Amino acid sequence: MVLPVISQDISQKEIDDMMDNAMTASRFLKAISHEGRLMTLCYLASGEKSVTDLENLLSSRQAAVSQQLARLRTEGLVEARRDGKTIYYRLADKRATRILDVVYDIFCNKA
Amino acid sequence: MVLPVISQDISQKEIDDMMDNAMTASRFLKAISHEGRLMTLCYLASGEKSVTDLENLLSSRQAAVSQQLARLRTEGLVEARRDGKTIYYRLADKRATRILDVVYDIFCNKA
DNA sequence: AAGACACATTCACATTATGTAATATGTTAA
DNA sequence: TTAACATATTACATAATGTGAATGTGTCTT
Repeated sequence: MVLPVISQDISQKEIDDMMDNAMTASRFLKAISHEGRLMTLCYLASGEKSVTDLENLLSSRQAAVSQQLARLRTEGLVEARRDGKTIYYRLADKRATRILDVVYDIFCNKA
Repeated sequence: MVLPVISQDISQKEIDDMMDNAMTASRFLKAISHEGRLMTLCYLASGEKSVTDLENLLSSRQAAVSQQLARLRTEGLVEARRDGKTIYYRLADKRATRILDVVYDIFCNKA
């Protein structure tokens, strides 16, 4: 068990720090808590993909995919690279990869 | 790297399975992607706590805390036990603990 | 039984997230 | 330069989520 034991007499400062961390983590988790974005991140774990690739994978419209990618970009989870008309996305956050590993193990390996 | 490589010629059935898993994972992640609920889960990792304990920790109103607890209950992440007037909550999902371990390590240990 | 306490639920409202359609931007090829 | 292509952005409608206030339920104490 990595999680710490929080005693009843935890100080307000400790609580505040905890809350700060929770807000950061919350923001991060919300960014990946979307089927499409989750699929996207999972797919990108195999290597960079174009927006069109993602459109096909997600069976969703170009605008929707672009918007989700914009969100992921804003959060720093992915980065883009242009090659001619095509834009390739790749993972850009090790934290995302770490969480994805566990999420994949739990929900896909079901091991 | 645990995550699998997804080839370009992934079949539609594989994509559908992936989407199913993504929906389940997404639902789960959304449940924990809320500062208050995240704090709650983290706190409960130390052992069961009453609603009043959580009110103090979160500095939020009773109704709000109860609502978030209801959400966690619905998702099966926590379970409740009554002892007199007090209701104690505890973690009830090993998946939550696994994810929390990683989230804690990333955002609190910052290691 | 009555009041107090701990908690849950409901309702109304504000906020946020998401998708669609339309349009804009950047790039290549003719 | 014009057309076509790949992607981004904007505006709008809708759905989901969160919050506060009020009220309801179960339990204890007297």
